[in-house]
Amino acid sequence: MALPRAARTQRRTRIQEAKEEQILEAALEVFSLHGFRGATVDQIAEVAGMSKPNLLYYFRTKEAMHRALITRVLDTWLDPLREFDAGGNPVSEIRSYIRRKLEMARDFPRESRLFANEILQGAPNIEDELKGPLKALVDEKAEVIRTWAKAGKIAKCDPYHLIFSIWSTTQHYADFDVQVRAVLGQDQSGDGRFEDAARFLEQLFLNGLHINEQPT
Amino acid sequence: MALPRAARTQRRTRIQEAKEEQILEAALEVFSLHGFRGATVDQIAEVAGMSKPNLLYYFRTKEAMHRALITRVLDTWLDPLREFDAGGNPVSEIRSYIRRKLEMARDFPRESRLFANEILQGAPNIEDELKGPLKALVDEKAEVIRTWAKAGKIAKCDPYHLIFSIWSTTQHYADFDVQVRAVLGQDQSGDGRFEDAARFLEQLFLNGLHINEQPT
DNA sequence: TGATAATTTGACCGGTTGGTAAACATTACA
DNA sequence: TGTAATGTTTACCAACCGGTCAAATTATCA
Repeated sequence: MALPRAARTQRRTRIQEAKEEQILEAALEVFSLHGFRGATVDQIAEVAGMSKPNLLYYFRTKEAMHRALITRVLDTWLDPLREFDAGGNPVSEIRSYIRRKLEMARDFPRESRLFANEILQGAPNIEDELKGPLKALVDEKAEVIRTWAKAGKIAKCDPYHLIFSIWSTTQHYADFDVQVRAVLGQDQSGDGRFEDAARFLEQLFLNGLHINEQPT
Repeated sequence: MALPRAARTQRRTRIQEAKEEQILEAALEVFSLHGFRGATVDQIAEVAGMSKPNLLYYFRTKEAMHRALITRVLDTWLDPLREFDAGGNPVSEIRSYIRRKLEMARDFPRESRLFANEILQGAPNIEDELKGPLKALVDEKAEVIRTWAKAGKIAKCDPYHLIFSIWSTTQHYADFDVQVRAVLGQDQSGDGRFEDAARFLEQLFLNGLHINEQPT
């Protein structure tokens, strides 16, 4: 008798691992473009290059697929913030945080859009994740920023809104890519816009926080 | 014989005007939450308080409804940027642009999400609008900003990325509202976060552009 | 090899989808 | 008022949806 993914207790075979990867890759493609309700299992199966029943052999429901995907993406998505170091100096920490987020927008736009779609549609499936782990992490880093401000290393500001503004400005280049390209024109169809964006955002945030590049 | 909306040449009756308004209001609610493919005509009809065939009497297809909605929203969405005045001084112009965008995020979050959904899903229906009228308007305002920079009124910066960053930071409070609330906690469930955001963003952009509040 | 488990497929199911046809009800107006 | 245009509803359709099933195929390994 066939044992679908969820019922297994033993370790996964090579085929299982490969196929699940293949499916999640296709699911990322489709979910990130159409959202959960707008995506169809048939479409995901087609992109994954397999039949629908075959796909459903590995993930028993559309929702299970989406859940697996969201969990994985949310986790890696927070990595740049986790690296944010309390011991470092504000200039390099904020600068490299912006750079990392911008690199993710450039290299993993589908992951960003998947996440954006989920939030945009009310985050029905990850509200707990947001109020739990995400909030905890942001609270921790906000405290670091507040400490810097109190020590006079950066201008006094609301650390939460600072984080929001870094998120939004960087993710904009993934989520609103179509608009960005339309406005910039086709000359900028390469990756030049990411370098321009990095330059601008560094200027904006470092000056905006009165950081003068002086070694601390 | 009944003449649905698209075939009419005479002026609209009071009933038509009222019903179409009622439908677009419901469509805004549903499309902004689920995107085009995720929304269903039945659902829109239910929110609008009428039967599905009745709704389809005014808008013959789901797509026609969506098109009408997008066109209207896109137009009003650009109003704040249109008000951006070349003759004004940088401080008040940039500050009030941020304020207007933030007010729209607070007062018309559904419109913002509708637009975000559309862009996120590749803007299949409004690419021309983006490359045409939108680009033209942004080009014009970018030139204003560039003039200010050359006159030494603000720091030298890429005007396009400046506009992008104002868009993204302000719209973030509409599009990612669920996340913002989750991170800030329930204490901030009122409108306080918009005032905090306004204060932070003004600080960020005015300092970021080296604008020192001096009257020009 | 052969037998057993894992994988893949085509046919199919009940429910939902966007949209239609035509009968019925209401309004506008001569 | 009458009547023609406008507006609304019930019943319905074919296509598509997520998901199931049993049969067929392939991999595993004693």
